Amino acid sequence: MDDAERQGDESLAEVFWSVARRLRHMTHETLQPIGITPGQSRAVAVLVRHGVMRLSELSDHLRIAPRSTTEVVDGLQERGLVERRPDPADRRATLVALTDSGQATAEAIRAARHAEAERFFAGLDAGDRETLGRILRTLKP
Amino acid sequence: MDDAERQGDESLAEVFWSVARRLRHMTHETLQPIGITPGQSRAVAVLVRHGVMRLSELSDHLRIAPRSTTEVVDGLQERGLVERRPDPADRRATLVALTDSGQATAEAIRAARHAEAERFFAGLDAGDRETLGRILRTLKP
DNA sequence: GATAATGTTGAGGTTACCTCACTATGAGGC
DNA sequence: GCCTCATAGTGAGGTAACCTCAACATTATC
Repeated sequence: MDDAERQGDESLAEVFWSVARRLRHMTHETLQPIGITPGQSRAVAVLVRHGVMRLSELSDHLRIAPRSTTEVVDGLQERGLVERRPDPADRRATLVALTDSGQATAEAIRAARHAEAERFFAGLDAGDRETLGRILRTLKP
Repeated sequence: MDDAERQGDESLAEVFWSVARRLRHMTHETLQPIGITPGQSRAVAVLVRHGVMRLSELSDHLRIAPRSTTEVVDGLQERGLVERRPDPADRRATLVALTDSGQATAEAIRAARHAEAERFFAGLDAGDRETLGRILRTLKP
Protein backbone atom coordinates (compact mmCIF):
# COMPACT_ATOMS: atom_id res chain seq x y z
CA MET A 1 0.00 0.00 0.00
CA ASP A 2 1.32 3.41 -0.91
CA ASP A 3 1.14 6.68 0.99
CA ALA A 4 -2.02 7.89 -0.67
CA GLU A 5 -3.91 4.77 0.29
CA ARG A 6 -2.57 4.81 3.79
CA GLN A 7 -3.71 8.39 4.12
CA GLY A 8 -7.06 7.24 2.74
CA ASP A 9 -7.51 4.62 5.43
CA GLU A 10 -6.67 6.98 8.19
CA SER A 11 -8.97 9.67 7.04
CA LEU A 12 -11.70 7.11 6.52
CA ALA A 13 -11.64 6.41 10.23
CA GLU A 14 -11.34 10.12 10.89
CA VAL A 15 -14.25 11.17 8.76
CA PHE A 16 -16.22 8.34 10.30
CA TRP A 17 -15.67 9.88 13.71
CA SER A 18 -16.64 13.32 12.49
CA VAL A 19 -19.91 11.91 11.30
CA ALA A 20 -20.36 9.97 14.53
CA ARG A 21 -19.82 13.11 16.51
CA ARG A 22 -22.41 15.01 14.53
CA LEU A 23 -24.92 12.19 14.78
CA ARG A 24 -24.35 11.90 18.51
CA HIS A 25 -24.98 15.60 19.07
CA MET A 26 -28.06 15.47 16.93
CA THR A 27 -29.42 12.46 18.79
CA HIS A 28 -28.80 14.14 22.07
CA GLU A 29 -30.76 17.19 20.99
CA THR A 30 -33.52 15.08 19.55
CA LEU A 31 -34.01 13.24 22.81
CA GLN A 32 -33.58 16.26 25.09
CA PRO A 33 -37.18 17.51 24.77
CA ILE A 34 -38.46 14.00 25.44
CA GLY A 35 -36.48 13.99 28.64
CA ILE A 36 -34.61 10.79 27.98
CA THR A 37 -30.95 9.96 27.48
CA PRO A 38 -29.60 8.08 24.47
CA GLY A 39 -28.86 5.07 26.64
CA GLN A 40 -32.37 5.01 28.02
CA SER A 41 -33.72 5.42 24.53
CA ARG A 42 -31.84 2.37 23.39
CA ALA A 43 -33.26 0.37 26.26
CA VAL A 44 -36.78 1.48 25.40
CA ALA A 45 -36.21 0.46 21.78
CA VAL A 46 -35.14 -3.01 22.88
CA LEU A 47 -38.20 -3.33 25.08
CA VAL A 48 -40.51 -2.20 22.30
CA ARG A 49 -38.97 -4.65 19.92
CA HIS A 50 -38.66 -7.67 22.20
CA GLY A 51 -41.19 -7.07 24.96
CA VAL A 52 -40.85 -7.82 28.65
CA MET A 53 -37.51 -9.28 29.59
CA ARG A 54 -35.13 -9.83 32.43
CA LEU A 55 -32.72 -7.13 33.36
CA SER A 56 -29.81 -9.37 32.44
CA GLU A 57 -31.35 -10.05 29.06
CA LEU A 58 -31.62 -6.33 28.54
CA SER A 59 -27.92 -6.09 29.38
CA ASP A 60 -27.14 -8.54 26.64
CA HIS A 61 -29.17 -6.60 24.11
CA LEU A 62 -27.57 -3.31 25.11
CA ARG A 63 -24.13 -4.90 25.40
CA ILE A 64 -23.39 -3.20 28.68
CA ALA A 65 -22.64 -4.69 32.10
CA PRO A 66 -25.65 -5.80 34.16
CA ARG A 67 -24.76 -3.22 36.77
CA SER A 68 -25.03 -0.48 34.18
CA THR A 69 -28.38 -1.78 33.03
CA THR A 70 -29.61 -1.43 36.60
CA GLU A 71 -28.86 2.28 36.32
CA VAL A 72 -30.55 2.68 32.97
CA VAL A 73 -33.64 0.92 34.29
CA ASP A 74 -33.53 3.05 37.45
CA GLY A 75 -33.70 6.13 35.28
CA LEU A 76 -36.57 4.84 33.21
CA GLN A 77 -38.44 3.73 36.30
CA GLU A 78 -38.04 7.15 37.92
CA ARG A 79 -39.64 8.64 34.82
CA GLY A 80 -42.43 6.05 35.03
CA LEU A 81 -41.58 4.57 31.66
CA VAL A 82 -40.85 1.04 32.83
CA GLU A 83 -41.73 -1.06 35.83
CA ARG A 84 -39.86 -3.84 37.52
CA ARG A 85 -41.73 -7.06 38.30
CA PRO A 86 -40.54 -10.21 39.97
CA ASP A 87 -40.00 -13.01 37.50
CA PRO A 88 -42.48 -15.72 38.50
CA ALA A 89 -40.15 -18.33 37.07
CA ASP A 90 -37.04 -17.29 38.99
CA ARG A 91 -37.14 -15.30 42.17
CA ARG A 92 -33.63 -13.97 41.66
CA ALA A 93 -34.61 -12.29 38.45
CA THR A 94 -36.41 -9.02 37.75
CA LEU A 95 -38.54 -8.47 34.70
CA VAL A 96 -38.51 -5.07 33.07
CA ALA A 97 -41.68 -3.98 31.27
CA LEU A 98 -42.72 -0.78 29.53
CA THR A 99 -45.60 1.03 31.20
CA ASP A 100 -48.36 2.64 29.12
CA SER A 101 -46.51 5.90 29.46
CA GLY A 102 -43.38 4.07 28.34
CA GLN A 103 -45.16 2.81 25.23
CA ALA A 104 -46.33 6.33 24.43
CA THR A 105 -42.85 7.72 24.96
CA ALA A 106 -41.43 5.00 22.75
CA GLU A 107 -43.69 6.17 19.96
CA ALA A 108 -42.61 9.77 20.52
CA ILE A 109 -38.98 8.68 20.39
CA ARG A 110 -39.57 6.73 17.25
CA ALA A 111 -41.13 9.73 15.55
CA ALA A 112 -38.42 12.10 16.73
CA ARG A 113 -35.65 9.76 15.65
CA HIS A 114 -37.28 9.24 12.35
CA ALA A 115 -37.36 12.98 11.76
CA GLU A 116 -33.79 13.17 12.94
CA ALA A 117 -32.62 10.43 10.58
CA GLU A 118 -34.46 12.17 7.77
CA ARG A 119 -32.58 15.40 8.51
CA PHE A 120 -29.30 13.67 9.08
CA PHE A 121 -29.30 11.60 5.94
CA ALA A 122 -31.01 14.29 3.90
CA GLY A 123 -27.90 14.79 1.78
CA LEU A 124 -28.01 11.18 0.57
CA ASP A 125 -30.19 9.88 -2.21
CA ALA A 126 -31.83 6.46 -1.94
CA GLY A 127 -28.94 4.75 -3.68
CA ASP A 128 -26.36 6.21 -1.33
CA ARG A 129 -28.39 5.25 1.72
CA GLU A 130 -28.66 1.74 0.41
CA THR A 131 -24.93 1.60 -0.31
CA LEU A 132 -23.99 3.08 3.04
CA GLY A 133 -26.18 0.49 4.77
CA ARG A 134 -24.58 -2.31 2.83
CA ILE A 135 -21.03 -1.14 3.52
CA LEU A 136 -21.68 -0.53 7.20
CA ARG A 137 -23.24 -3.95 7.56
CA THR A 138 -20.05 -5.37 6.09
CA LEU A 139 -18.04 -3.59 8.76
CA LYS A 140 -20.32 -4.68 11.55
CA PRO A 141 -18.93 -7.81 13.23
CA MET B 1 -41.83 7.82 2.98
CA ASP B 2 -43.23 4.40 3.77
CA ASP B 3 -42.60 2.08 6.66
CA ALA B 4 -39.83 0.18 4.98
CA GLU B 5 -37.83 3.31 4.29
CA ARG B 6 -38.44 4.65 7.74
CA GLN B 7 -37.14 1.37 9.14
CA GLY B 8 -34.21 1.78 6.78
CA ASP B 9 -33.29 5.15 8.17
CA GLU B 10 -33.47 3.99 11.70
CA SER B 11 -31.37 0.95 11.14
CA LEU B 12 -28.91 3.04 9.16
CA ALA B 13 -28.20 5.02 12.32
CA GLU B 14 -28.24 1.81 14.31
CA VAL B 15 -25.78 -0.05 12.15
CA PHE B 16 -23.66 3.06 12.12
CA TRP B 17 -23.42 2.89 15.89
CA SER B 18 -22.58 -0.81 15.81
CA VAL B 19 -19.69 -0.05 13.54
CA ALA B 20 -18.66 2.92 15.69
CA ARG B 21 -18.64 0.72 18.74
CA ARG B 22 -16.46 -1.85 17.08
CA LEU B 23 -14.07 0.77 15.74
CA ARG B 24 -13.85 2.42 19.14
CA HIS B 25 -12.94 -0.84 20.85
CA MET B 26 -10.39 -1.57 18.21
CA THR B 27 -8.82 1.86 18.49
CA HIS B 28 -8.63 1.54 22.22
CA GLU B 29 -6.78 -1.74 21.94
CA THR B 30 -4.50 -0.40 19.27
CA LEU B 31 -3.44 2.53 21.41
CA GLN B 32 -3.22 0.62 24.69
CA PRO B 33 0.32 -0.77 24.10
CA ILE B 34 1.51 2.70 23.09
CA GLY B 35 0.23 4.01 26.40
CA ILE B 36 -1.88 6.77 24.99
CA THR B 37 -5.60 7.46 25.03
CA PRO B 38 -7.67 8.06 21.91
CA GLY B 39 -8.10 11.72 22.86
CA GLN B 40 -4.38 12.19 23.30
CA SER B 41 -3.79 10.42 20.04
CA ARG B 42 -6.09 12.85 18.26
CA ALA B 43 -4.17 15.76 19.75
CA VAL B 44 -0.87 14.30 18.61
CA ALA B 45 -2.28 13.85 15.13
CA VAL B 46 -3.29 17.51 15.02
CA LEU B 47 0.16 18.57 16.17
CA VAL B 48 1.85 16.37 13.60
CA ARG B 49 -0.32 17.75 10.87
CA HIS B 50 -0.28 21.41 11.81
CA GLY B 51 2.81 21.87 13.94
CA VAL B 52 3.27 23.97 17.03
CA MET B 53 0.13 25.80 18.05
CA ARG B 54 -1.59 27.50 20.93
CA LEU B 55 -3.55 25.45 23.34
CA SER B 56 -6.72 27.26 22.32
CA GLU B 57 -6.03 26.52 18.69
CA LEU B 58 -5.65 22.87 19.59
CA SER B 59 -9.06 23.10 21.28
CA ASP B 60 -10.56 24.33 18.06
CA HIS B 61 -9.04 21.49 16.09
CA LEU B 62 -10.19 18.92 18.61
CA ARG B 63 -13.54 20.62 19.05
CA ILE B 64 -13.46 20.35 22.79
CA ALA B 65 -13.50 23.06 25.46
CA PRO B 66 -10.17 24.77 26.19
CA ARG B 67 -10.30 23.43 29.72
CA SER B 68 -10.49 19.89 28.38
CA THR B 69 -7.57 20.52 26.11
CA THR B 70 -5.55 21.54 29.14
CA GLU B 71 -6.15 18.05 30.47
CA VAL B 72 -5.21 16.32 27.26
CA VAL B 73 -2.01 18.36 27.06
CA ASP B 74 -1.29 17.62 30.73
CA GLY B 75 -1.47 13.91 29.92
CA LEU B 76 0.82 14.24 26.95
CA GLN B 77 3.26 16.39 28.87
CA GLU B 78 3.42 13.87 31.72
CA ARG B 79 4.38 11.26 29.17
CA GLY B 80 6.98 13.61 27.73
CA LEU B 81 5.35 13.71 24.31
CA VAL B 82 4.70 17.43 24.17
CA GLU B 83 6.09 20.50 25.84
CA ARG B 84 4.50 23.80 26.70
CA ARG B 85 6.30 26.98 25.73
CA PRO B 86 5.38 30.56 26.26
CA ASP B 87 4.13 32.22 23.11
CA PRO B 88 6.67 35.00 22.42
CA ALA B 89 3.94 36.96 20.66
CA ASP B 90 1.43 36.87 23.49
CA ARG B 91 2.34 36.25 27.08
CA ARG B 92 -1.15 35.00 27.91
CA ALA B 93 -0.83 32.16 25.46
CA THR B 94 0.91 28.79 25.67
CA LEU B 95 2.32 26.99 22.70
CA VAL B 96 2.13 23.24 22.55
CA ALA B 97 4.85 21.43 20.66
CA LEU B 98 5.69 17.79 20.11
CA THR B 99 8.98 16.68 21.66
CA ASP B 100 11.29 14.30 19.83
CA SER B 101 9.77 11.50 21.79
CA GLY B 102 6.38 12.83 20.78
CA GLN B 103 7.36 12.74 17.13
CA ALA B 104 8.54 9.17 17.51
CA THR B 105 5.35 8.19 19.29
CA ALA B 106 3.32 9.89 16.60
CA GLU B 107 5.01 7.68 14.05
CA ALA B 108 4.29 4.60 16.16
CA ILE B 109 0.66 5.66 16.44
CA ARG B 110 0.46 6.25 12.75
CA ALA B 111 1.78 2.80 12.00
CA ALA B 112 -0.48 1.14 14.55
CA ARG B 113 -3.53 2.99 13.33
CA HIS B 114 -2.67 2.20 9.79
CA ALA B 115 -2.53 -1.50 10.63
CA GLU B 116 -5.75 -1.12 12.53
CA ALA B 117 -7.51 0.60 9.64
CA GLU B 118 -6.23 -2.10 7.36
CA ARG B 119 -7.75 -4.76 9.59
CA PHE B 120 -10.93 -2.83 10.17
CA PHE B 121 -11.66 -2.05 6.57
CA ALA B 122 -10.27 -5.35 5.32
CA GLY B 123 -13.73 -6.46 4.23
CA LEU B 124 -14.03 -3.54 1.81
CA ASP B 125 -12.53 -3.42 -1.63
CA ALA B 126 -10.99 -0.20 -2.96
CA GLY B 127 -14.25 0.91 -4.56
CA ASP B 128 -16.22 0.48 -1.37
CA ARG B 129 -13.65 2.40 0.62
CA GLU B 130 -13.79 5.18 -1.86
CA THR B 131 -17.59 5.20 -1.79
CA LEU B 132 -17.75 5.05 1.98
CA GLY B 133 -15.38 7.99 2.16
CA ARG B 134 -17.44 10.00 -0.27
CA ILE B 135 -20.72 9.29 1.52
CA LEU B 136 -19.29 10.00 4.95
CA ARG B 137 -17.83 13.27 3.73
CA THR B 138 -21.30 14.20 2.55
CA LEU B 139 -22.64 13.57 6.05
CA LYS B 140 -19.87 15.51 7.70
CA PRO B 141 -20.99 19.08 8.46
C1' DG C 1 -27.70 -31.22 51.37
C1' DA C 2 -23.36 -29.15 50.16
C1' DT C 3 -21.33 -26.61 46.48
C1' DA C 4 -21.27 -24.01 42.53
C1' DA C 5 -23.53 -20.90 39.39
C1' DT C 6 -26.69 -17.04 38.39
C1' DG C 7 -29.38 -12.44 38.80
C1' DT C 8 -29.37 -8.13 40.73
C1' DT C 9 -27.52 -4.35 43.21
C1' DG C 10 -24.45 -1.38 46.64
C1' DA C 11 -20.07 0.77 46.79
C1' DG C 12 -16.75 2.95 44.61
C1' DG C 13 -13.82 4.01 40.41
C1' DT C 14 -12.72 5.79 35.57
C1' DT C 15 -12.88 8.55 31.43
C1' DA C 16 -13.75 12.24 28.88
C1' DC C 17 -15.96 15.68 28.74
C1' DC C 18 -18.36 20.12 30.77
C1' DT C 19 -19.17 25.10 33.21
C1' DC C 20 -17.81 28.75 36.15
C1' DA C 21 -14.69 31.75 38.18
C1' DC C 22 -10.04 33.47 38.58
C1' DT C 23 -5.52 35.37 37.05
C1' DA C 24 -2.53 37.39 33.80
C1' DT C 25 -2.16 39.69 29.83
C1' DG C 26 -3.44 42.33 25.65
C1' DA C 27 -6.16 45.94 22.91
C1' DG C 28 -8.99 50.01 22.08
C1' DG C 29 -11.01 54.44 23.48
C1' DC C 30 -10.32 58.63 25.70
C1' DG D 1 -1.01 56.75 30.36
C1' DC D 2 -5.21 54.90 32.22
C1' DC D 3 -9.48 52.43 32.22
C1' DT D 4 -12.40 49.15 30.51
C1' DC D 5 -13.24 45.13 28.09
C1' DA D 6 -11.78 40.90 25.79
C1' DT D 7 -8.90 36.80 25.60
C1' DA D 8 -5.66 32.64 27.09
C1' DG D 9 -5.07 29.25 30.19
C1' DT D 10 -6.29 26.75 34.37
C1' DG D 11 -8.19 25.43 39.33
C1' DA D 12 -12.33 23.76 41.28
C1' DG D 13 -15.97 21.12 40.91
C1' DG D 14 -19.58 18.57 38.27
C1' DT D 15 -21.79 15.01 35.05
C1' DA D 16 -22.97 10.90 32.14
C1' DA D 17 -22.17 6.56 31.05
C1' DC D 18 -19.81 3.28 31.60
C1' DC D 19 -16.82 -0.17 34.60
C1' DT D 20 -15.29 -3.88 38.52
C1' DC D 21 -15.81 -6.19 42.71
C1' DA D 22 -18.22 -7.99 46.48
C1' DA D 23 -22.58 -9.13 48.77
C1' DC D 24 -26.98 -11.25 48.78
C1' DA D 25 -30.74 -14.21 47.44
C1' DT D 26 -31.93 -17.79 44.85
C1' DT D 27 -31.53 -21.75 41.70
C1' DA D 28 -29.06 -25.77 39.66
C1' DT D 29 -26.00 -29.71 40.09
C1' DC D 30 -23.81 -33.38 42.00
